[in-house]
Amino acid sequence: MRSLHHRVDLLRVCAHHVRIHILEELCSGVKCVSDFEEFLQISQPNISQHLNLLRRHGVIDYYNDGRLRCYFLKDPIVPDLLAVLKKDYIEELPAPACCPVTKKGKYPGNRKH
Amino acid sequence: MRSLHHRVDLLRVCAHHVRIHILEELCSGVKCVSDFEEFLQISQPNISQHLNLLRRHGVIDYYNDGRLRCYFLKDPIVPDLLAVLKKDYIEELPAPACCPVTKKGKYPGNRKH
DNA sequence: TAAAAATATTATTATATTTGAATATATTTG
DNA sequence: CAAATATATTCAAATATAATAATATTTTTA
Repeated sequence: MRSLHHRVDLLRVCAHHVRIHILEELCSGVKCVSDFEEFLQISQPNISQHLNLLRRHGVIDYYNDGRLRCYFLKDPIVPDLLAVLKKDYIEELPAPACCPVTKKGKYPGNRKH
Repeated sequence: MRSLHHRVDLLRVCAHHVRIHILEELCSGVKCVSDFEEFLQISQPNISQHLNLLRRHGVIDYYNDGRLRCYFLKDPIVPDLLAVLKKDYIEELPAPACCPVTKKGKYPGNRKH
């Protein structure tokens, strides 16, 4: 299992709208930097910075093809992570049954109060 | 489905070692602030700040029980998200077959170069 | 080989996040 | 009701992250 540090690190790296967008596009295959320019409304250097960050953290990798740099997903968690984020949930988790949110309840632990 | 904004927001809120730890503990049930003090090596005000952040973003909620404040999970995505993060993967995703990482390959899109 | 194309790097500035310290509030108990 | 307990709030300082602007590097092509 990933260490806590590694798990947090992965979340931090993914927690940005540009990088999530990049990862979602990469789920459908290899893309080069200028492909990203087509749908990200940010500067090319900024795209490079985000790609570099993702790569440094082991989330993506690339190969060079002439003057194109082609990026692809490397960490297999990415599709699963994105799938969870897109999953629909009907309801909130129920408040603990013994102690409804609206009234005072008894704390379920072993303290006196 | 959650909006991109909402998905990023959730990741940002979870992407901190203290908050991940809090959420993992909450997966096993209700906890009050002083319970968190037992395993988080940070000050009580700092714990409150993290709890407040999680609550403001709809991830957790609480009920009061006397002078105890009992927190619980609210957003049903949390257990699924944490489960994915803990999942073990044997291998990295393969580099695109047509263009191995170590040699130059052909870009699979429809550009000239 | 010079120009064009694709991408990266660096430094700077702007902004957001995190922590720490001090203090405040609410509830219970003696 | 005063003290103790449990927790929250606020503000400031420290730190991290992000965007911008300017420029550099690499590869291809004319």
